[in-house]
Amino acid sequence: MTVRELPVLNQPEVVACCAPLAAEVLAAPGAKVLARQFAALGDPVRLQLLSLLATAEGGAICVCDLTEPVGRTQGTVSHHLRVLVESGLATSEKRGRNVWYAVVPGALEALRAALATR
Amino acid sequence: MTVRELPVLNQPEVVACCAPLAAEVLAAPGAKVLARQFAALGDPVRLQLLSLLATAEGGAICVCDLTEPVGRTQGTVSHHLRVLVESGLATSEKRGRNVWYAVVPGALEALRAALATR
DNA sequence: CGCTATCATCGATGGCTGTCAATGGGTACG
DNA sequence: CGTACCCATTGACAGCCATCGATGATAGCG
Repeated sequence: MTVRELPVLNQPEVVACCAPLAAEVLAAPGAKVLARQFAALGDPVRLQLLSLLATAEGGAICVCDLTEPVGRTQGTVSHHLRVLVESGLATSEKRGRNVWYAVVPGALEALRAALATR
Repeated sequence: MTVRELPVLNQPEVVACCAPLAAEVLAAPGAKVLARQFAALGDPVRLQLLSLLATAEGGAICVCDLTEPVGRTQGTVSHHLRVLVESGLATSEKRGRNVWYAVVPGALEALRAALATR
């Protein structure tokens, strides 16, 4: 496996939902959006997946190369990847018989901004 | 309520558990530690609480002033605060009849570092 | 010494979540 | 055209979690 092809290069919109936590008191709607993204990071397997995506050469990697490093079933990996996509942290792109996943550019930076102090 | 007293100023240790996600592939042990912290941020109420702590003058605030802004029962707020403390993001300090909570200095910055890209 | 205020804890409950095995739908390949 | 591969989806199940009401523990106050 692992036949490198073209990197994924679609680009979804990155939303900066809220001001930094320490800047002003977070309101309920913003809290809900932010919490959804942080909750996506709140699982060891998803963090590993995200790290694999981020460090993949070309910025993308197919599911077939993800299932073994995290030691989970293909179905479970697929489930976690969907969570990452639905929270806006990753994208998927079908290419031939494979599906390539990549980190949404800027998404992690947006989360970093929310954690900025002072 | 809201009788301002001395700010909280104890300082627990801030641990930088792992390299940035995008720097190298995250190993399982580090993933577990990181996930625990992000999971603590993965709830709207806890994010609001953290924001209230971070923006409080003096850097600390007592439970009595937290329960109303988030619209939850005192027991529920206490539960969430405990999660924040146990994940290493907040500290509690009993002072007289009140308990003051504060954000662990540097904790949010440590999480930001994990999200750093490139 | 009672009374009250503040906070933690407990028990119960409904809902969500991580995991797997199994199935199904495409897509390439010979 | 059949077969093998890749991936999503489904169903089932166990465990965790957010929430509330109620109770308990401790500290200040009169």
